[in-house]
Amino acid sequence: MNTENTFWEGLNDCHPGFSVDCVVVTYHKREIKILINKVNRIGQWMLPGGFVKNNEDVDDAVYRILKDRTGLKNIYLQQFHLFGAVNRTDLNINNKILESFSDDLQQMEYYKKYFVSRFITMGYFALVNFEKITLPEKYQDLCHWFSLSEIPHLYSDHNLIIEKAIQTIRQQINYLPIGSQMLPEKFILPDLRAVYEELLGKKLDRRNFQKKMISSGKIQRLDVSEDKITPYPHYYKFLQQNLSLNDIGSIDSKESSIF
Amino acid sequence: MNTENTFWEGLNDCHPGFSVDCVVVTYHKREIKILINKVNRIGQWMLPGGFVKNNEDVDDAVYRILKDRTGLKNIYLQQFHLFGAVNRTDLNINNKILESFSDDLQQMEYYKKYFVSRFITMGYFALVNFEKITLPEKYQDLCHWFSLSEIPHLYSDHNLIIEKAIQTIRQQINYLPIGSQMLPEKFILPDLRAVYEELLGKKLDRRNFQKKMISSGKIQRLDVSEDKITPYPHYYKFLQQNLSLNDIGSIDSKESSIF
DNA sequence: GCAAAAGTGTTCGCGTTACACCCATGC
DNA sequence: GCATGGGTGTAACGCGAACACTTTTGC
Repeated sequence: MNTENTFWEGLNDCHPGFSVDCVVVTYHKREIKILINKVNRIGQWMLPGGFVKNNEDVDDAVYRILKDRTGLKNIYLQQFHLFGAVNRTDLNINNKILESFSDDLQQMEYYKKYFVSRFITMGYFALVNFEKITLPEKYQDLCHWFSLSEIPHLYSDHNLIIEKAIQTIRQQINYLPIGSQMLPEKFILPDLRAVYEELLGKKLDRRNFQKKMISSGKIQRLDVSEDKITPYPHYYKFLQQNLSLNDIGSIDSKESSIF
Repeated sequence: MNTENTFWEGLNDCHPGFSVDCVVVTYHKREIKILINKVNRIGQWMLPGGFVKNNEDVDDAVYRILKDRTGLKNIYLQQFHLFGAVNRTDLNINNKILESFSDDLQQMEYYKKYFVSRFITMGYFALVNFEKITLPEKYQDLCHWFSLSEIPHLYSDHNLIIEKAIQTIRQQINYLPIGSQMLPEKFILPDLRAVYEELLGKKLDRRNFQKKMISSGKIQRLDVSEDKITPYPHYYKFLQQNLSLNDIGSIDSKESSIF
């Protein structure tokens, strides 16, 4: 085992046959980016994910894993789908991955029973602020941000997981804290709009968008004076970034109403 | 082991530490009802649920279990939340349940390692038609329909699971096939409205409701002549009951749109 | 100076809401 | 016959969609 072995840390002390995978979504340079990890020795790309410790809540496991990979705490995290098909993973790949992490045959045999078997995985997505991320040293060469259109072929059904995550985000977009999570504290409306446009995959009317956002009462225009010379474009900030963890409450911020 | 042991059927051949629980929702006599099972010998109420076989997709396990308990195939089924807290279940109860199913101490010890341990469970809800249900003989005395306001204290966090299911249904109510799944083929609009009212927990305007439903194009008025004497109330049927399994497509039938 | 992009205001149409009246049913 | 409940129509309102014009920025 080497320094990359955080993937395996205490695997024998983890809940069997179950994993979590996370689609970490961020916005940088007018593009939506997804965090992908690489298993270096066999060149396999996969979503950041891992196992749940025996004495750990499933949600907490995801927070732990993401803290480890991105340095972020207090992120917006949400379950979106359970992937439980029997044949979702080619177990030969698991075998290869296992082999890539250890030359100790006996140890490998030991881990096989934990890892080379059917896994059920819970899919989460996270909305994060690109600027606040600091990839830990040990992962520098293992992490990569892919824009949605450039995602390579991934391990197992991880391409499907991303697809479903984006699908879910699109469905719930009106109830997600897109801007407050993914943009810097100070931002301009064209950037806010770009996030939505990239996520939805379509252009939005600039004028209607700004009207809606401003009238929502969720953002506030910042004073021009601060250190700026040019008045345009205007800068805004979000009011009340009240994110309680494990809160899917923002989904029903809008009354469910048949009428 | 006795005839009640379907709960345990092949437990050692099931995916470890993982279960599925289903909130089966139906409509009968102007009330929303939830199906609850009873573990007779210790008088413990619980949601219908079970384990996933090693060679079985998770979704399929739920279909199998519900077919077993309600006789229904082709029902509308949807994942809604994973319950993964460490302490969600008091394992003493699992022990008691196990004991209630077997007097064979050795067998009990054998099953303990599978059952008296931490479980992660996936919550599903199902929307079913009360009239099509035939509770199998062996479950007759173990199944009960509770109206939402009368649900007793349940096993583990099952009360929470129901709460979250209803919450989810309310959020997604506009995208769920409520009527076509929960009502008989021939139905009257007051019943359709009652289903929505019961689920949402609030009254809806009768006139606006009917206008919306009729103009939706999803229902069709039936001819009066058939065998009826009285023209009022009118009977309707749903057009195209096109339910593909594993389809959460109906959620995004409405375009996700920021505008 | 001119193209590209940011800011703002107005109109239109449709869907939701609110509300009144008529008819059928069944004690 | 009267209360209950079901069926239908109309007017007001509000929000989203469509759209035009001005100002600022930066090469």
